[in-house]
Amino acid sequence: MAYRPTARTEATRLAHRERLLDAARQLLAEGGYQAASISALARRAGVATGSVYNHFASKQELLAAVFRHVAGHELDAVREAVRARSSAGEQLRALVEVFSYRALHSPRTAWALLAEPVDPLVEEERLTYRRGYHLLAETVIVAGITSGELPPQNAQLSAAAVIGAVGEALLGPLSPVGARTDPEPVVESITELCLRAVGAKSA
Amino acid sequence: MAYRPTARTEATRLAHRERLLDAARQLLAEGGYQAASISALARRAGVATGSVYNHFASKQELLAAVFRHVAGHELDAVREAVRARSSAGEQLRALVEVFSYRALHSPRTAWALLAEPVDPLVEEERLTYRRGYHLLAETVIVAGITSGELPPQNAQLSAAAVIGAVGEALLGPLSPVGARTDPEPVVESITELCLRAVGAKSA
DNA sequence: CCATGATCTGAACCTCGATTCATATCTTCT
DNA sequence: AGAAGATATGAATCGAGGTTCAGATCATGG
Repeated sequence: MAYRPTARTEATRLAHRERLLDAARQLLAEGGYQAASISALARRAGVATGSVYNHFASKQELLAAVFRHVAGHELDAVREAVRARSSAGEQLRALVEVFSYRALHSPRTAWALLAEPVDPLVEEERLTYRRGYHLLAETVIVAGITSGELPPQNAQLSAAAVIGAVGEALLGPLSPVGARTDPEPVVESITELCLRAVGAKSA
Repeated sequence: MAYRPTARTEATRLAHRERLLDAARQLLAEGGYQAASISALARRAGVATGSVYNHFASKQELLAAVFRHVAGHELDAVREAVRARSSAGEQLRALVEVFSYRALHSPRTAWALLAEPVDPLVEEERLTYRRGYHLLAETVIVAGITSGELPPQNAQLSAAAVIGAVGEALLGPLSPVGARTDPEPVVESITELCLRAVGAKSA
């Protein structure tokens, strides 16, 4: 015998995989899922179409990986912002604001993550991350109820509703045909509404 | 010359079209868009696959027509319920309740209308109907603000948020894997939350 | 009952992009 | 250097399902 993969080749492999993911991220940010065909992807990453399959079993898996990567990044950012606050009101405000500002900053990507039609396997990732946001919001709300800062309520439902409210309110400004508007008043209005919804005093 | 379509043939034609739409409605309610292939559709309607194209220019158009039909029916029901009330609070309550109860009553169809991935042409219908709900809610909210029943707010945004909140809160119970739960407390919670969100006193 | 035109039929066709695979290139170890 | 395993290449293949179309069937008016 005479060849076993080593750290160096492993690194190259990783780098190639990363370049593919990066190319997919770019294409997604530019033209959504439709733009992320295998051939375009390979061209962008500077590899042959067949090479894609050395790293991912199928297109769906690749897209799912990209989704996981990007969505995970977003969720982490929101989580971090929430963690940095203490009162339920401030935490919810941070959640809504960070989510909204980031989405409005990368509208095409946000649209792809939030609403654009996708293959079932990717849709599953979407649901997973949506659940992640639900859970985050739920945790905040439960803590708020416990501390007496928020009135008693079905925290799970309220959490889903808050996430839904933010998502839908953003969809207008986000949608591919949406007009560019000043984010600040939009985000401020959404935030206030969400705080009212869960019974937090906004001011 | 010797043949011109007449009332009778026109009726047959209409009936066939209706049967196709009905078959599509059934398939949609059973297995979503995936189940609504042309061949399955034709089989269900008792016609040949080619005949479908005597009534619809393409599959997308057929699906769009079905969507329009079903979604229009839903929107009408909600509109009617809203029209039957006078105060903004009662109207909003009716909107949320009727929307929710109907959705929970036909979960698979509601899922198809609300969230299931679709072709762009149908997606457009979805946006149209979503806008219809937004508009309905916005009208109610504006009236409420004018009459002083609701505090000043960005009515358009609030409307979108309310619709989003209801949709997302329902998605859990609706989703194909969602567990069957008693609708009443769910709907009641969503309603209260929405009323709080727009600043209506709930009790 | 025939001519005419509309509608129906369903197997064949087509399209488009994901996937494959024979071949070439590259990496490591002796 | 040479063997052997791993990875890259990209043109060829394949499949699924929407769409077409030549012929069959049917309704109408003369």
